[in-house]
Amino acid sequence: MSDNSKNEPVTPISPLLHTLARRDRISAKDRTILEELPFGIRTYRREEEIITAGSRPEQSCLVVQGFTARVNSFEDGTRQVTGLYIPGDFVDLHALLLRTMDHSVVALSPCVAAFTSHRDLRRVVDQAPHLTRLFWLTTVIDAAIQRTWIANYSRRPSLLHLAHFVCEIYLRLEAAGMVDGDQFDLDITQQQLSEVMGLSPVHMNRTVQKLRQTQLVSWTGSRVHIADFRALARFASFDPLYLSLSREPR
Amino acid sequence: MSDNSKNEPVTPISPLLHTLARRDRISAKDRTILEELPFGIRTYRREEEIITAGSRPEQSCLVVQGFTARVNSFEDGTRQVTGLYIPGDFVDLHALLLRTMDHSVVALSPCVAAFTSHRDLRRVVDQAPHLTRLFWLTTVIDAAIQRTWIANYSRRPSLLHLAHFVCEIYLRLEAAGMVDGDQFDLDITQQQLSEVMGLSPVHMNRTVQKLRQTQLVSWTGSRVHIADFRALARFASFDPLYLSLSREPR
DNA sequence: CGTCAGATTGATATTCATCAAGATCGGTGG
DNA sequence: CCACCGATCTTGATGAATATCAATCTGACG
Repeated sequence: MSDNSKNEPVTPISPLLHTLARRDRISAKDRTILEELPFGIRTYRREEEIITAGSRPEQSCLVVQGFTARVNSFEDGTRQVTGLYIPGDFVDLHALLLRTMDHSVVALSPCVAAFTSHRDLRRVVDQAPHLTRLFWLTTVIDAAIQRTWIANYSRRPSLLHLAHFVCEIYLRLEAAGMVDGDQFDLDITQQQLSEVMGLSPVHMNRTVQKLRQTQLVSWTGSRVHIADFRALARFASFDPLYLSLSREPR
Repeated sequence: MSDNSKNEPVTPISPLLHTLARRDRISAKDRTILEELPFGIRTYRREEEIITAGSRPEQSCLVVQGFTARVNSFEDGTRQVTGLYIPGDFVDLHALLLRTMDHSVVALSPCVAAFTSHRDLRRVVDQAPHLTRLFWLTTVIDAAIQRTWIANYSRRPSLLHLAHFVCEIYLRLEAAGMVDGDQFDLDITQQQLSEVMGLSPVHMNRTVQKLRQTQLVSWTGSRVHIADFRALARFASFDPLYLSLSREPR
């Protein structure tokens, strides 16, 4: 699925490099620093917890394969997904600064994650200012996405919210080199999707059906086919600015 | 209102130092770097725009006085507040990395803001790694707050949402040295508050009345008095962890 | 005293949650 | 090959939360 067109060696940081390179030029030196970061690899089953709320991680986590989610849990056992992450997303840079996790990170599909120690990351931060800004940038883009989610949660009816979400995830997957033309795999259940969008599973299902009826996307199983991105974006009032997908000096 | 108990000279960065010092030790050197940052000061009327969506700022903005908000606007003219900022908040570090603003910053009450150029900030980032991490930290805490907002928007009925918000704003004002015992001024209209919480103005009003009825807070005009913070926090299931209010090495 | 913004109230419509029950589908053991 | 099973998706019926519309009330202030 990944359009590894340049035949680069696939390492844990390949998708990260792909994503960063969409936002700024990466110098050879910075690239080397990244490539030499020691990473540990782990795989996770669907719904397995990757990082636990309340823990104090000594490592940061990078998604290499699959969908992961940031999850804020409530006392009553319900939970809300507050972020969805795809390969190339450095999900857990936060802990480097926050120290104690205020939320969990969970695998929504079967996943592969790479870990690198805070000690090594801190060395990078102290020695490579530009790379630091790029790491910082990823967390700031993450925050921009969250803002857009807030706006969608409160102001948009579920159908437009879903359409907006589909636009976002399509462009993000595209930036990570993970789309197949105008199609992609959204390998998560409607139940999980309902947790992403803050709807009941029943209403989520009805909303997906309504979106299918618009003919703007065809969506069978986990396969999503964007029939007409322009039209979908117009329908959802989607403006990609918040994803910062332009390559410029940061 | 500010408990300037140590009799430090009041400069634009006083509230910022106050807020940072709650999260980590600030070295004398870093403190000096901050104090020597050249700042320009501007005042704003209620509802005046401080930074415009779509612009490419050359400066970053720090709140010195009053309430400001991050605002995501829709085509239909409605808007959603995606963040509320108080004195000491470095509202607009984002633009340093995002370059183009995907949202606006607006004064919710009469405000004073301080501006410093990206050129100077970039110099700090390149030369003071620890200060950089602290700046980064403020944006990450901001993101943690946004996550909590997402969770509250989707899962909580309006009364609990409001109670949670009051807890948050109380602790944040307290961390900035802006509370007066168990009271504070929330100098924004219910209309504005409804934009913060994503409710209609009418429902916002009814929710405020319901909160008053709980006797957990008394709230007359802009004056909010927390009768029993413990009880209010329990009522709202409020856990302050996400505000990262512990002083530790970051 | 008149005006105006903000706060409040009442009545009604819409969206969404909840509960309960089928339908579908891939896999699995006999 | 078939019967069964669990997970997921789907449907229908009902109620609660919230939006919307339209007034009215209140207090500050010229």
